[in-house]
Amino acid sequence: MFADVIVDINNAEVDKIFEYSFSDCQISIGSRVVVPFGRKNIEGIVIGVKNDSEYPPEKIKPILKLIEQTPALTEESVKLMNYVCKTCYVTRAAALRLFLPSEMRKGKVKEQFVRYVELNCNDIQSTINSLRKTAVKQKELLEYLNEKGKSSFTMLSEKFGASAVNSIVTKNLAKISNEKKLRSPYKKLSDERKHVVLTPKQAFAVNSVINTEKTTSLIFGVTGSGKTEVYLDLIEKTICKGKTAIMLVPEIALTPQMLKQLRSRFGDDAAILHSGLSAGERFDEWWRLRNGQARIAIGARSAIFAPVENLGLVIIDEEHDGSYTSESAPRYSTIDVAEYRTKLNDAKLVLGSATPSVESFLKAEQGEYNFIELPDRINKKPLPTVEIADMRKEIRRGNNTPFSSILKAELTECLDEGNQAIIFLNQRGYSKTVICTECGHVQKCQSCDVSLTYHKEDESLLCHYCGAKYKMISACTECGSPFIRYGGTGTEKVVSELQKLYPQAKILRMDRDTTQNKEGHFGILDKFSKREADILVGTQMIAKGHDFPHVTLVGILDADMSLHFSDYRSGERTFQLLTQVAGRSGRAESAGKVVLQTYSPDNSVLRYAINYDYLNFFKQEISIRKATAFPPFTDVVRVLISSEIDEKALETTKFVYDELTLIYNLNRNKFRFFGCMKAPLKRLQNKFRYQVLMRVTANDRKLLDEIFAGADKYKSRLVTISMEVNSNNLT
DNA sequence: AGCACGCCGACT
DNA sequence: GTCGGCGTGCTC
Repeated sequence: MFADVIVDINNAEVDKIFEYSFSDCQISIGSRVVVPFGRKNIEGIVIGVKNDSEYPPEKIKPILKLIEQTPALTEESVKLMNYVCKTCYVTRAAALRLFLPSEMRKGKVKEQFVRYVELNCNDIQSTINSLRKTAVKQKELLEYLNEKGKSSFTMLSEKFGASAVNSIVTKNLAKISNEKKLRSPYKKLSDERKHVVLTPKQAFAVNSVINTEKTTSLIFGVTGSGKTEVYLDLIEKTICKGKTAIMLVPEIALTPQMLKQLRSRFGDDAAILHSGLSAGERFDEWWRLRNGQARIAIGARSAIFAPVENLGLVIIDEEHDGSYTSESAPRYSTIDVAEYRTKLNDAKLVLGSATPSVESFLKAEQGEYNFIELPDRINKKPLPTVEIADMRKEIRRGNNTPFSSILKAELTECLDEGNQAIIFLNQRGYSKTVICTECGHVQKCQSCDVSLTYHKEDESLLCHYCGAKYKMISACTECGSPFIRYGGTGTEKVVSELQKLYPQAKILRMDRDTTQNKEGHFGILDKFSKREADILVGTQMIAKGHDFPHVTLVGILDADMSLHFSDYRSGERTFQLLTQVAGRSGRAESAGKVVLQTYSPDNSVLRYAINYDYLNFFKQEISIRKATAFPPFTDVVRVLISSEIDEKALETTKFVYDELTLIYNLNRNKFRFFGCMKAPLKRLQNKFRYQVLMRVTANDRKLLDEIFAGADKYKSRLVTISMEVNSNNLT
């Protein structure tokens, strides 16, 4: 027999099917195997088996080893892999890696087995009598086993001594069995199942999802409208039918409270896949899904590839969230993969959001999605009121602090009343740039074209793009002047300024720097919700899904920051972010307030956001997209050419550009834009970067493939070429 | 990705 | 004369 194997090497040069021979009948599609490749042995995945091969027989080598008995991948995964390869223009190996927990590759974590000891004789009393009088321990051990039954080897050895255990085993009085041990996380969480009665609107939503003939439903519901109950009810109905379900949430929303809610509803039927678990736990949760012991997969983006069979339902909560598109290749669109996968299985896809992405809302409006609205907040609480602070006026008045006078007044009042406040600023570190006042030199990263951010905490300069860390300077590296100015405010600086204003207040900071340790954001959120602090300062990670009943004030320091990004999505991002941040205020009995600081108080996106007017925001945004020919009316295609050698990159870019110009000239009617330029970050992680940017008719797969093929043939050892469609950050 | 093969510059 | 640079080709 022969197997088609994809070797686990992420390189375009070896992105081929390699054939190996085997005789082990356990090897099948999806099996993980070890194969000889070149002069090394490498892990690979079988994606096909066949009786004969075209390849010269003398060159075919045998598969060395089957890694697990159960194929790690299902046949459906192989289809999904092909889908990801085709749509993301990545190697098969890169696509396959999405399906396996990272710790599984390279044999980092294995299944854990526990040795159990069990009696192997019928007449216990006569057996005990047959032993020598001095063998007290063995007698006790046999009696113990007789009473308690099968017990773990380790425990028995501790209790009765390893020699006693071993000797009864060698005498064949007891036998040893190996059983798979599961490292179950969240064991402590309660397992009792709760039953919840849905409101009529929620029940209507559930029925609508089930009864529509459309695959995808979009639930448009404001924060607190009870979407979660709808999700849980749908999941329950799905598993009752014997099918499986996947629920995706933004990474940050995987809080212990939320997991507890799921566990209390579904017990061991739910498996949780997320980065907060230890490698072993994640591995076991993954296998519980693969074996069918768990039928509900809950996790962030990558859980869309969960190894479940007979899929009946996929839920994507906070559908618009940026974390559903990957920062690095393969930059798959989670919603597209989910749609593909649900269609393969004749399953249902549910998207939920209070601020749906423009793409999704348009599809709902056009009837491609089943549209469901949940307009009321369950507790009937009004949304917090938003006040705009015009920062231009503040500057004119000579206020150079990061806080407007309105915000200061509100903050004082909030703290005086013993309530909590959240301050939002999407910039970590102390200050964004470090500038010499003598010569104007700005400190930059050595391997990127980016200014360094000053982090006061450890007196360092960090590159926020590649993570490089430098020591803080005491004098300008260009002219030696000791006069250095800090430009731009980050969360660290906000905390220290706040501390000056409110010396008594306890302040917590939450950003990538304070959540790096093991407990991550949970620790900080937990402290804050226990009211161990009065003010929480943070980046966008504080915006999502946390309930703090005592927060009555939210301050948004830089509402403009994301607005003036040169990205067609910046308006949408800003609207979503502001709506979410504002939603953090006043969630219990006290009325909430939001102070939004901006330099462009008349901006229409901000205006719609403060009135929570999604529908009019959408109308405006969609007409802008249409008029300017941006997604969803076109696809933005970027071909990125990068190399450590600037001239090589430039030279290749010229070739690619000429090649693509041919395609452009033959398809003028399909192009709305065609241009070649330096990438916005010309140098990143030591590579020089150029790009050909295009906007073409949406969903023209043939054209996209043609563009990719045209560009891809100029790749070489020194120059990498990649292509992205509708990527959400074109750095 | 890794590794071997193979063809041109500065050395004991 | 050789040691070693990295361009090129191959891995079932």
